[in-house]
Amino acid sequence: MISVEKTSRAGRPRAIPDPAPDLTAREQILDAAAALFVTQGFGSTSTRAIAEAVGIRQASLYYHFAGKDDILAELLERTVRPSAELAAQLQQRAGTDPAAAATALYELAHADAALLASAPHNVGSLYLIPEVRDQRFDEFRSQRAGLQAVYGRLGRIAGNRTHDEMSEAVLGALLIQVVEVVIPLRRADEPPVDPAAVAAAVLRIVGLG
Amino acid sequence: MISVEKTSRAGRPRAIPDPAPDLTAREQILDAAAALFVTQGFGSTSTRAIAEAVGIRQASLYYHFAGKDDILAELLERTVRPSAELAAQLQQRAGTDPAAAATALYELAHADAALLASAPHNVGSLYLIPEVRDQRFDEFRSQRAGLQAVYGRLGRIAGNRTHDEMSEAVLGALLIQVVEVVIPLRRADEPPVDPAAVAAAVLRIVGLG
DNA sequence: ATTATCTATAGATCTATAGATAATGC
DNA sequence: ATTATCTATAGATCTATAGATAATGC
Repeated sequence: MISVEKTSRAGRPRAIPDPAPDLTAREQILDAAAALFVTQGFGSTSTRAIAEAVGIRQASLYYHFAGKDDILAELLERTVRPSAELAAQLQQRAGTDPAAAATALYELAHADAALLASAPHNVGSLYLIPEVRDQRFDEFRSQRAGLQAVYGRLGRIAGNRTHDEMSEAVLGALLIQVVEVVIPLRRADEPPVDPAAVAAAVLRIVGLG
Repeated sequence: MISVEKTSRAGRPRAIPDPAPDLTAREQILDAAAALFVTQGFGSTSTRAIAEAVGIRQASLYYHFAGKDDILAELLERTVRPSAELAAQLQQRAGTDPAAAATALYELAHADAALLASAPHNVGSLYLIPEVRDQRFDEFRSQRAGLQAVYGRLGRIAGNRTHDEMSEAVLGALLIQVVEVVIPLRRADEPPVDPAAVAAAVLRIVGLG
C-alpha cells in the first residue's frame, strides 16, 4: 500500500497557507518563538510578532498555548531535559572512583557541548535571560540546578586541584560555565567549536591534563 | 570654612520627597534601572516601573534620558570600560614574552572577576541579555570584543596547551567565559568567589598550573 | 462533532510629547 | 532665567477572550 500525502488537516484553513504543513502548529510556534526570544529577548517579543513569524493570527496562538510564558517554559524544558537525564545516568555509573568520574565528566561535557552546539536557534542562550528567574520557571531551574550539581560532584571526585580553592557548588558553576562557552560563540557566529576541545578544557580546570 | 549641607536643588520638588538627595537624579535612575533590568529583563521593564522605583513620575525620566535604550547603553558602557582600559594597558606591557603574558592574563582575570563581583546589582549580567545584540549597542559590543581579543591574545602567548585545539578567538571567548562565572554565582546568591580562584582557573585552561 | 483557525474587540498597558509649575541661580 | 520636576494625554501597542467559520472525522 502506497501512503498518500495528507494534504490538509482539520480546522479552518489559515488565511496565509501553511508553508510547512509537515510540522504541527505547536512546533511551528515553538520554533518561531525560540528564534525571536533568542534574538530580541523574551519581554521584547510580542505574541503578535510570534504569530506573524508563524503565519497565523495573534489570537490563534492561544489555542495552542496559554501564553508567552508557556511557550518559554516548554522551550526551556526541552533544552535542559536531555542533559539532566544524561547527567543523572553518568553520575550513577561513575560512583566514587576518581578515574571513572573523570571519564564521566568528560562524556557529560562533550555531550552537553554538542547538544548546545546543535540546538536550533541557540536556545541554550535562553538559560541566561533574566525572565527565567521568575517563579513560573522554577521547574526548569530545579532541573538545571541538578545538572550543575552533577558537574560539581564529578569534578570534585575526579579532580585533584580545586579542593581548597572552591566549594563543590562553585566548581559545578565553573564547569558548566565552560561548557556553555558554546552559547556566546554561536551568538558571535564563530565556526562550530569541537565539543572535544570544550570537554578537554573542563578537565584542565579540575587539574587533569 | 565649614561646608553647609545643600538641602535642595533647582527645579520643581518631587511629589514624593527624594530619599537620596546626595545622588543626582541621573544616578538614581541608572541604579533603579540596573536592578530591574537584571532581575526582570530589559523588555519586561517599563519606563513606568523604573520611574516608580526612583520615586518620580514616568514622564520625568525623559528629562534625563532619551529613552530606555539610553539607560541601558550607559549601564553597559560603564561596566565594560574599566576592564577594556585595563586590558589594553596590560597587553601593551606584556608584549610577546610568555611569562609576562601569563602574569598579565592572571592580573586581568583577577581584576575583571573582582569588578564583576563588586559591580552593583550584578550589572555584568546585562552583557548576556538578547537585547544587547541590537545595533544601538554596538559601541558597547565593540569594546567588549576588544576585551575578549586581549584575553585570546594573552592566552595564546602565555599558554602551551591550546594552540592546535582552538583559534585565538575561541580561546578568548573561553577565558572570558570562565571569568564571567562570577555572574551566575551572584545570581544564585552564592557567597563571593575569590577572584584569585577564578584567575587560577583561567591559567589552568591555558595549561599553566 | 470536533478541530483549528479566523475576525473583532475590550481593557490594560506603554512610550513619548506638550505645556504648566515650583524650586534655585544670578 | 534656568532647572527639574509635575500633570495630562495622544496614539500605539499588547494580551486575552468571545464568538464565528471552514475544514476534517465519524
